[in-house]
Amino acid sequence: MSADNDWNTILGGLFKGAVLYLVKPITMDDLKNLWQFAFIKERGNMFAADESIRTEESSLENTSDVRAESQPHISEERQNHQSTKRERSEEQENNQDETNDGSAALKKPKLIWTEALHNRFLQAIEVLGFDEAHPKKILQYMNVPGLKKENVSSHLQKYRLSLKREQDANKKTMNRGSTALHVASHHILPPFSPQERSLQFSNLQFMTVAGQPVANGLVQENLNCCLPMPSFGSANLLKHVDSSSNGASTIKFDQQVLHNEPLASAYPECNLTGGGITDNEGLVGFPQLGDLELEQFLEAETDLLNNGDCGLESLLDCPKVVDNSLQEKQQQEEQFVLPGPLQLPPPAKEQEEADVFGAEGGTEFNEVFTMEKGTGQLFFDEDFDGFW
DNA sequence: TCTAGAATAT
DNA sequence: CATATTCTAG
Repeated sequence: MSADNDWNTILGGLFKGAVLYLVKPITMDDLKNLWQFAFIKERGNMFAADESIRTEESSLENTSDVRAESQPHISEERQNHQSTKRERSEEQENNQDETNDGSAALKKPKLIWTEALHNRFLQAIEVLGFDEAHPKKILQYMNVPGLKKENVSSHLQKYRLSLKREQDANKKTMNRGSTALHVASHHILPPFSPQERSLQFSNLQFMTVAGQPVANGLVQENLNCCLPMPSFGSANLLKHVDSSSNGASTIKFDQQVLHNEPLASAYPECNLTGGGITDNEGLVGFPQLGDLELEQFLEAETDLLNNGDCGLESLLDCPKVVDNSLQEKQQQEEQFVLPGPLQLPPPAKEQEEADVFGAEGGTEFNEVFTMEKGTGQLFFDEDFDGFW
């Protein structure tokens, strides 16, 4: 069981030998279907190894015990008002998100603030001025596809905290002499530090999301709402164990590491577009992927592709690390550069709503886009030589 | 097990 | 928006 519903992680786990991958939170439906394992084992259809069977056996027993015991307990808790608020909201979300049966809650992929991303964040603060640097404006300035206001808020909070911590630390060490003064925190630099400028846009790294580069995160979102989680059918058919592939799904493009690369190339049919996975033959006890959902999925994907104009094309190509050769991928990594920040801080109100992906305000969106296009989409170090 | 860093709730 | 709380990867 894992809360990680990243497709590569799931497949990685299954290929590594997991018989079943349940995405948390599991539902009663999930439990109801566990009997199939006992059944299959009975028929001797499982891959042998006494060891693994025994493990399975016990884990199955455990599961049913848990069900028997904890079910009343859980409902008790809920009556006592105690299920956490997060659980509640997830439940509510599930109602909206179609089938709501055995599939997992769609959790946002975790954003990792790479140095480049953080630098752009710092630049935003610098340009906007510390007092004007609120999440919305920062987000606007940073102009990073897929980045959400919540991400910025959270980061801003942490950033301010670290500043405060640093200040306090400085105050305390003031008396003792200068030795301790230059002990700055690792990646949080003082907002207006002069050295910062030279660091900006050097060593450009890419924003990554746990499991996916950000653009892929976008694709992933669309996948998540339409593809069923792996179920018994697909799970217990996957008997192949590939020890060279691992379940690690963190992609850090800035380090030229593609953990799931071997997996992707070894099993091209299991690519992110879900081709070959939408074939539900053999699924038992889990809903089939309806035509409607498939349609939605295709639409979603097409939409994304058609969106290439907004500067996403380079991003979109990148995550589709499926049929390309490694070399090509590395090339793509190198070309994978964030769109530049908005050149000038938006004049207060004009573009207030100009969210990169804003559903509303299409005109404003286009303005932003046009402006950026006009100034060239990609920025390199040289572009900023004379910038300051 | 603990915590930094991120998401989510208030 | 700021701040508090919770979650979770490492």
